[in-house]
Amino acid sequence: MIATLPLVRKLSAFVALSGAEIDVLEGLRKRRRTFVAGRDLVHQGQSDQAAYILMSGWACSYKELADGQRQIVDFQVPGDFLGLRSVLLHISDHSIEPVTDIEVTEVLKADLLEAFAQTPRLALAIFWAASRDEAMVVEHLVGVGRRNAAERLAHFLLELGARLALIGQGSKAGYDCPLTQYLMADALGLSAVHVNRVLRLLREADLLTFRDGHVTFINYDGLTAFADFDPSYLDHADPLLT
Amino acid sequence: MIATLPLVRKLSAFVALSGAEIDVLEGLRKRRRTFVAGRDLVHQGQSDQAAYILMSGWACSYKELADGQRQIVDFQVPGDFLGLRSVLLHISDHSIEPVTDIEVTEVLKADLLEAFAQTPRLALAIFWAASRDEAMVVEHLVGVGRRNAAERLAHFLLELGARLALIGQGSKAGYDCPLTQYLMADALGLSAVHVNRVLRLLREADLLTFRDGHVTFINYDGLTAFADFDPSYLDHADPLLT
DNA sequence: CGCCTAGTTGAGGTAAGTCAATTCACGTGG
DNA sequence: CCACGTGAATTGACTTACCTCAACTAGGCG
Repeated sequence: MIATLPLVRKLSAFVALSGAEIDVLEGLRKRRRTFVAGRDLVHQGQSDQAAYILMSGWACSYKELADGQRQIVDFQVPGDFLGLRSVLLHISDHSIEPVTDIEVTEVLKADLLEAFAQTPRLALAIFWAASRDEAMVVEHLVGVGRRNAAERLAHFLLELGARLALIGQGSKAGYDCPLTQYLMADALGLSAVHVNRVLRLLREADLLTFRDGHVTFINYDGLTAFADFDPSYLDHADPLLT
Repeated sequence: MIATLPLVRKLSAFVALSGAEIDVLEGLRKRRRTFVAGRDLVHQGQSDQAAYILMSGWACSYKELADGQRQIVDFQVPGDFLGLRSVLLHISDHSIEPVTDIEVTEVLKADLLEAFAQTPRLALAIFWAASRDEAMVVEHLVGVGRRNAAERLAHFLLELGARLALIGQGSKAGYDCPLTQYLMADALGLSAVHVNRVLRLLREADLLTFRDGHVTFINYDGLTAFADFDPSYLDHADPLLT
């Protein structure tokens, strides 16, 4: 029970799930698997019949270009799905790599579709989660397209904080963050060197620190204003179902 | 019948729709409406009960930043949905603006959900279309994050061409394109001035021309190689249903 | 002990931005 | 019919945000 908490907590922000619905969610948990950091879980172009629910650890989804560069599309934290879209589409257009060692539970396509038929509210909750993921990608695009490096990084770290707060692993004070500057650079469309400089800048402006795997917000409101961070695309504060 | 062709044509690339299913699709066409270029259809933060199917003309979805800049997330061409996500989410996180005068048919949320229950294959086809939209946003993010201006613009024009070809309005020779350099700049995260320079560059490299509202591919294969354009994220060549 | 990865900082280069001027097509009203 | 205004495209001159290359430090681990 404890183990599924992140996902249930997250979905509960959208829909008030009944005990029966939570049971169906529990029933999905087929096979527990672990993967080590750095070795791809899913590779671009691969077709797959399963998705995963991330139980612990962090992962990232990314696309590689022909010249070897890569763009990280999103990071996944506990409670997030991995490869949900590939189940619907039967083919994956991106790769997924564990950032840390991770634990996942495998969800078979057939079980997922059956659960949808069985409990429509659960299906709706999961489509909501998928839509929220898409909204995050859109916001990510806005940042990379139109924000400068400092605003972009600040916005990114604020979004992560808000997501982690939703599953009880972060607050306005800060959170533990296993990302390296290289990973953030690949996500933000910057060089690792520049990420480093910008972190210094944010530190010297007394907005936040990021040291030893921990993000500390020194001036949360100031940071929010600086990054023009409006979390409404994450909250879905007024869900259809209550 | 003729009028819905773009959408039916597009969905047929994913699922072979039966006559009955096409009829349901036809039944969705409630109210025909027109909007003039430049006046927002949906505004950021608005909540809405309807989505639209674009019948003719072009539109774009975008987000605005506090400082007045904007990032265009995607353009919509005939056969595309407008605001599909907002129906599921009950609130829109972005704005939609007609690029040209457009004709749409309004689809009410209730009708859409009923059609889904009635014909699951149609629902699947529409979820596919939504997933394809998401895959396009992801590819867009990759371009803005990691491609230089010339590759980005070339990739963008190739993608548009492939999308238009799917609805019979484009080919490897070229297509009519009502976009201004300002619109493309807002989509690609560039300045309009630089878009202009890069268009010249592509013209001087004998790859394409864009003049008087028409894109002409001079060297399609060369352009594809130059932009590292792999359309697999659009095609879904191997759909689940046949 | 030495290698490897992550982080840090400096120097110099470049892709793309900003500002500005010009042209052209167009519509509109006197 | 012409004067005028407006929006789009084009080009030049100059600026800048971020990149690349390179050197150095510090921690972790075989």
